[in-house]
This record gives sequence, structure tokens and C-alpha cells, in this order.
Amino acid sequence: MATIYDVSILAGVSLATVSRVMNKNTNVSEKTKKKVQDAMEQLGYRPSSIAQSLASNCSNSIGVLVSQLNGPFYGAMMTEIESALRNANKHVIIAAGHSDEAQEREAVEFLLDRGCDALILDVEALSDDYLIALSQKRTPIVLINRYISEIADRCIHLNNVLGGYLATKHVLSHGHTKLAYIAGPLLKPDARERLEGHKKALAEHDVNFDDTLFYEGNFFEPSGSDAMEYLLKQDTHFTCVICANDQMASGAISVSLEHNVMVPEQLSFIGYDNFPFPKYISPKLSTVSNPIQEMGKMAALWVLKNVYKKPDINIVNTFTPQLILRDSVNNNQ
Amino acid sequence: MATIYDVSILAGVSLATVSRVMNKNTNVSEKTKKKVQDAMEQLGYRPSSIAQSLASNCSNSIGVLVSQLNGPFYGAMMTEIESALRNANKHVIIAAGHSDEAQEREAVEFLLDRGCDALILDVEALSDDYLIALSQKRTPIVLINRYISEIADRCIHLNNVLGGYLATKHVLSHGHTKLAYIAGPLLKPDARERLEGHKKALAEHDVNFDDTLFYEGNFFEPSGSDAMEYLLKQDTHFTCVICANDQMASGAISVSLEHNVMVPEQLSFIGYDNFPFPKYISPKLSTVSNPIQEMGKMAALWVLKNVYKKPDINIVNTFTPQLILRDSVNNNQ
DNA sequence: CTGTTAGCGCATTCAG
DNA sequence: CTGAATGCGCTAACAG
Repeated sequence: MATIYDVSILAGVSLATVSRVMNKNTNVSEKTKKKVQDAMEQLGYRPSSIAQSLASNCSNSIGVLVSQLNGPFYGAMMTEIESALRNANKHVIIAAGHSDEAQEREAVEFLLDRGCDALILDVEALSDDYLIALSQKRTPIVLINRYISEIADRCIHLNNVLGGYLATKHVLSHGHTKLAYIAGPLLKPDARERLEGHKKALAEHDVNFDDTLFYEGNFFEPSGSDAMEYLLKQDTHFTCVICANDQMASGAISVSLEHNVMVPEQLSFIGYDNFPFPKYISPKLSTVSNPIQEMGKMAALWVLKNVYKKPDINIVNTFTPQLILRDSVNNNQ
Repeated sequence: MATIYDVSILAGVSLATVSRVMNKNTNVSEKTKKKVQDAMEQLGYRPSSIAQSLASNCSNSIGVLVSQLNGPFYGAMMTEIESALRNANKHVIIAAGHSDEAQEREAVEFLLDRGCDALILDVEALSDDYLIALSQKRTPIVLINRYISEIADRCIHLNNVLGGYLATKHVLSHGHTKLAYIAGPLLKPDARERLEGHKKALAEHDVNFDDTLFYEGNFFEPSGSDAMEYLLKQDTHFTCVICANDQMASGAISVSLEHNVMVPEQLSFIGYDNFPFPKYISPKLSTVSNPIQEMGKMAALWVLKNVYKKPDINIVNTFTPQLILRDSVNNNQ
């Protein structure tokens, strides 16, 4: 591998001059610049980003920590982050935290030790306090899918309360008042906020929240099935099931159909997240959008703006969910 | 940030000794080791992996280049790669090539410039020649989902010919002889190999390959729909559609149902990949497994064994697909 | 078993 | 506009 030194020899200039033409800031005469560039070309010179990092104290790497790498959401998010950052010639180091506090913490330290210039975190298990403390250290962090008021400017998040509100409002407007609710794990803020929005809509319509028609799932499909089994055993009648995400909705609909309860004729469903279901499932699930790609991209832009000082970038911290109406909610007469 | 130098001062030893206790290879007396460890603890010392990389000429980073980061497959693969590598205290730098030759090439160079110790590549557009040449350079590479005979030991791949063969054999054994085939893009080896297996099974059963019942899709769901529209317009009768992947099968089934062709009563379907469909779709698609996670993990193990010289690792280069029988193939009388 | 001495490849003062 | 010198934090001979 040719080094900057080899280039300087071949070009007949000093090491510093070669460095200058690489970092095209200071003035170099056209002639010497050309000489240097020719030499670089001739040697097939590629700067060592590691040496650059050590000397400049800037690694050009961004750590990205997510709960999982699989599933439709994180992949979409990673796609946007990677492309935005690589276009800026930064590289992304990934880690998965698996929604476990110890693993998340370990991953953060791992990324920090790697000399990342910034961290993009989509974490669920780490406490607010930990994150607030982390945000005050040397390495800047930005949070996706999480809102902590003390560091609101570093949070890129979805208005989940509004999303929950919109979903419930929608089914209420279709005449449903006997509502079941399948929640996500309430230790996750997402799940709590969606539920909060649900209750807010209920309150506005003077509809009571019925504890017997409430089930706390874990956001995965099987827990939706479990929830539905539970609900069908209750004595209380209901005409609509509101699910805190589409995957649980999928599990719940499955069980519903197995019990010969027609969807949406006898029972309506609404989900959350706009999960990319295959084309031929029926009914098509009405749901609430979750613009995770845009949020990922925004986190990358945040880093570009605040860490690498790119101007002309506008940061949007709060994203707004939207209703996506399809075929799973019927009018209730 | 405390440096190794600070630690050496506090511990009252030399710089080299501190380095030794970190890289626990050479012998250090228990007492001095303890002194050093105490000093490290007291200072909250964390070694700079960048400086380590520069000095040792080993970055402990592995570049992973995939076509896409989203979708159910690459996410699952990345999960395994990340966890296997991080357990070994290596980090993974990701890049997406988007099945485009220029982008893939650029990504490879990007990762190389980053000083990766090895590259794990799941690429489709780069030519065999390019990859063979690349494999002879300094940085070791390992290929996933691809077989190039010249560098077979660096290929971790699925026996797609066998998979295609098994799928077709299965439907033939159920009495289907009028078969339609929806292929993937034939410029991708996966697609060609699956088709090859299909033809091999046909030949064994003396069934002719019917050009009018062949459609080349692109592995995405909409092309499956297009394919089905095309097939239904043909005059030739067929009782079964073999799809080169599940996503196209999904699109095709969708169109089939729209045209009131019952699945599997009137028309059978078989897919490929074992895509994680939601629980409640019907019929459940019979398909061929694609153990992409295991292949990802194996690629990581390959790197651990061949680059970081971990012994006791057995590498399996070729994975064997298996039939997964569900409800989308009927007996044809 | 431990200390001394050179670099790794580059950025960045400071002179000139 | 350009060159010489210094150091980023660590590893790796080489002595002792």
C-alpha cells in the first residue's frame, strides 16, 4: 500500500503538501496540485482512514444501535441511515441491543470504544437517566423513537399519542363503542403512548375503558393470537379490536378467523405501523403509518448537521402519524 | 480520555507493560498486572481502538456489503453476522450495494479504504472476474449466496439447483404435469440455478418445458402479479405454478384469487425462500427453505477462522435447501 | 519479567 | 505557497 510518503517522494514535494491537496482547504498552486494528483493516481494511492482518524481525532464513523436488525422496520431505517451517511463519506458501525439493558449498555460502550464520532440509538431498555448522562459526554448521541424532555433536541420520534388517538377516533366515528385493546408491552414508551392516545379518544367520546377487554401483548404476532383467545373468552361483547401494532393484529385476526368470526363483518380491526403485508391477504388492514425510514434519515441528517457541521439542514424532531384506511373496519350499526 | 501513558505513570510501570496486560499474551507478574489493572480502573481507561488499529495493522472491523438492508432476509442475515462478530469483539461496518454494479464496486472500495480486515459480500451485480481478482488482494473476502468455482472455498452458498429440483419434483409427484414457471431475473445466478433445477426435474419425468408458460420476473411481489396476468391470458392449460421466490408467489396468488381461480383447489402454487408470512394468510404456501441466517453466521465464522485464526471452527460451504410442505399444493387427478 | 525505542500513516502547527 | 518537525495512542521488536 502506497502511503502519503511515497506520494510525496514521487511528486517531489513534502508530505504536508500532499496532505493539503487531499484536504483541499489551504491554498496549493495548481502546478504542484497537479503533480501530486498525478503521483497519487500513478501509485493508486488510497489514504488510510485509520491513520487519518488517529491524527485528526475524527473517525468519520457513526455507531448505530438498534433493538434488532431483522424485521421490516429496522431494515428500512438502516437503509436510509446508511445511504445518507455513506453519501457523506461516513461509515456506519452497527450493533444490536435486543431490547435488553445489559446488552444495550454493552453495545453503547463498544461503539464508544470504537471511536465513533456520534451514536444513533434506537433503544428501549436503557433508562432515561442513563441516556441523559450519556448525552452529556464527549460523543454526541441522537435518539430515534424516543422522547426524553430533558434532551428533546436529540430525539427524533413519532407522535404515538396522536397515532393512538387517530386510530381510536376512526373506529369510534364508524359507530364502534365496544372496543377491545391489545397493547404492546407497557414498559416500552411506544406502547404506553399509543394506549394513552386511545384513552384520550375514548374520553372525548365518553366511552369507558373496559379493563376486561384489555390485553398486554409484546408486539409480536403470537401475543396477538393469545390476546384474541383471551378476549373471545370474555363475556363482554365487543365489535372492534384496536391493536398497538400490525403484527399483533395479524395474530389476532388469525385466531378470529379460526373461531369463525368474520373480519370485518362481525369484528373490525385496526393496527399500527403499516407493516408491509403481502398483497393477497384479506382483509387489508387499516392502520396508522410509522414513517420509520424518514426518521432514520433525519437522525443521519442530525449527525451531519450537528457533528460534521453541514449547514443547510433542517431537523424535524417530531413526526406525525397518519391513518391508512383499508378494509378491516366496518360500520357498526 | 486517559491514554496508555497515563496508566503507565499511575501504575509506575512502562508503557509496554501496560500494553502487555491488555493483550494478555506475554508474561507479566501478578503484582504488576494488578497494579496496572487498578490504575486502568481508577482512570476509567479505555484503549483507543483506532490507535490499536494503526499500530497493529489490524482494524478488528469487518465490512459487510449486501444488496439491501431491508426485507426479511438481509435483516436476519445481518443479525447473525453482527452477533457472531461482536462476541469476538470485532465490529461490522455495513454498506448496501442495491444490486447495481457501480454502487457495489464503490461500496467495496469504501470498505477497503476503511481498513477492514475482511469483507463479507452478498453481491449480485459484480462479475465473477472482479471478485476473483478481489480475492487475490490483501483483504480476504468471503461470498454469501454465490458460487464461483475458482474461489469455491470462499463461497457460502445454497444449493439452488437442488432447491429448484425439489420443488418441481414435489409437484410432479402430486400429479401435476402442466406447469407454469415464474422465474427470477435470469441475470442473477440464484434465479438461473433454481430454473436449472426445475428443468432437471422435468427431464427426469419426461415432462416438456413449455415456453409459453414461462415468465421472467424480478423477485418482487408485483412482478409475480404481472406474471400471473400473463399466464392467465395464455391458451395453454396449467394446474400448478412454480415460483422462484415467495414474494412473486404472493403476487401471483393475489391475481389468481382476483380472477376467481381457487388456490389450491383449481391451481397449486409452490414458492421458494420460506418468507415469514403473517399467520393468517391462506392458503399457507408450500416452499423451499433458504437458511440465510445460518449462511450469515457461517460467513462470520469463516472470517473468525481464516482471518483471526480462531481454531476449532468448521466451515460448511454448501447449504442444503429443504422442502417445507404446507397447503398450497393439491393432488392433481 | 520489564523498560527503551521505533514506527504505524497522517494532520497540523510553525517557520520560511 | 511550501517544508520541517511534532505527535495522535498504541504495538512490537530488542535489550537488559
